[in-house]
Amino acid sequence: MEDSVDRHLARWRGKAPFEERVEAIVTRMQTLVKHLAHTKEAALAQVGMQDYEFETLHRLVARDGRATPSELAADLLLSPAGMTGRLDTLEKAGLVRRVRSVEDRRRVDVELTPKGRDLWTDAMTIRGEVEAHMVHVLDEEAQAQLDRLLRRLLTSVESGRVPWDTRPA
Amino acid sequence: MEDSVDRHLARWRGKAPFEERVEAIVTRMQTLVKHLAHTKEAALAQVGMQDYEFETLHRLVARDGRATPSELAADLLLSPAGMTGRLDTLEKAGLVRRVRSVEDRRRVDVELTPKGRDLWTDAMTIRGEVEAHMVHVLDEEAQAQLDRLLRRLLTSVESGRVPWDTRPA
DNA sequence: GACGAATGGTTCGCCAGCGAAATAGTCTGC
DNA sequence: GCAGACTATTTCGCTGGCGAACCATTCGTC
Repeated sequence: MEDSVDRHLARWRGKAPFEERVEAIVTRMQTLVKHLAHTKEAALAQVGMQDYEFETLHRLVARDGRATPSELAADLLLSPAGMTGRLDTLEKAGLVRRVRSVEDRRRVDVELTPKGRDLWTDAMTIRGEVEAHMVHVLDEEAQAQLDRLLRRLLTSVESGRVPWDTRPA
Repeated sequence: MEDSVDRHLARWRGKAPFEERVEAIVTRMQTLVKHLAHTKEAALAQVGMQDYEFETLHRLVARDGRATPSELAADLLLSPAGMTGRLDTLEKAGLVRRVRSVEDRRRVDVELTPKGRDLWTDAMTIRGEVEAHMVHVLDEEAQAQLDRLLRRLLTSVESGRVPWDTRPA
């Protein structure tokens, strides 16, 4: 069996000024993530939700249904402006509520509405199935191994300032 | 050392109707890919290119500098409309040329211009460095292992039609 | 205790990508 | 040959996300 990346790499053999293994890993991760996004998008349509809406609610629930826009933006690697946009739609849909904080009036607390929590619960099952379906191809041990490897990469990425990264921490 | 996903998962402990390992794997992959995108974007700015432009040229070079929009769209998991947009900008920048095919006049051949190839070459180095920098945290053997695992996932994703996927093949 | 720097959010203008419809061209069956 | 199904690409309108500029508020310091 071969996948699309095998074919991609085959086209490069010989004429490529890059490390094949790096290209393979990176391209496979990107492709998997993109596939996952498409599949989840289609699946979440069942409850009339979009992936980005779900992810936002999800992070919010993780923080006990209450967080500031900046916290969420950081969690989701999103720009502040993007976050405002997401919250606007979620608020309009009644899934989320914005409350101006009293002790620091610059801050805003975003809180999940009951409706938001219900919808999240529905979507949660669907999302779980989609993701599990992908990952369960690997047995327990392989999953653990994969996760360990990914974790090593992410730890390094998140700790080390990269020479090319011009953004502030 | 812990990464952001460890923290994310810690917030869930107990109250989560999902498999922790699946969540971990998926979230880590998504986060890594997003980080990579940001970093590459910043790095490629050195040659005044954007990631999506580079990826398009890259696939084009992989096909010996000549391919149809549909082929590229398929490679990049992009909608046909999206592809047209990309090609428009690349053509305007003189990195690519559109040639109406003669034997089938519905088709268009996209070909790399010399300028396009030059720019791709410059960018290639940069991109290579960024990606390698991330992956090289793992030793040879770990990289091979990671790639094998990812490959198993992708093969399965690409072969099996998934029950939720409503899109055509 | 007031002024300037810093902080949390939002607004604005822009751009890439999407889905659906339009356009143009090819193929099939009769 | 020609009507109708099919295929390749583009056009159109819309939406999510971004960076930069912009409030509003709080902090730091003299």
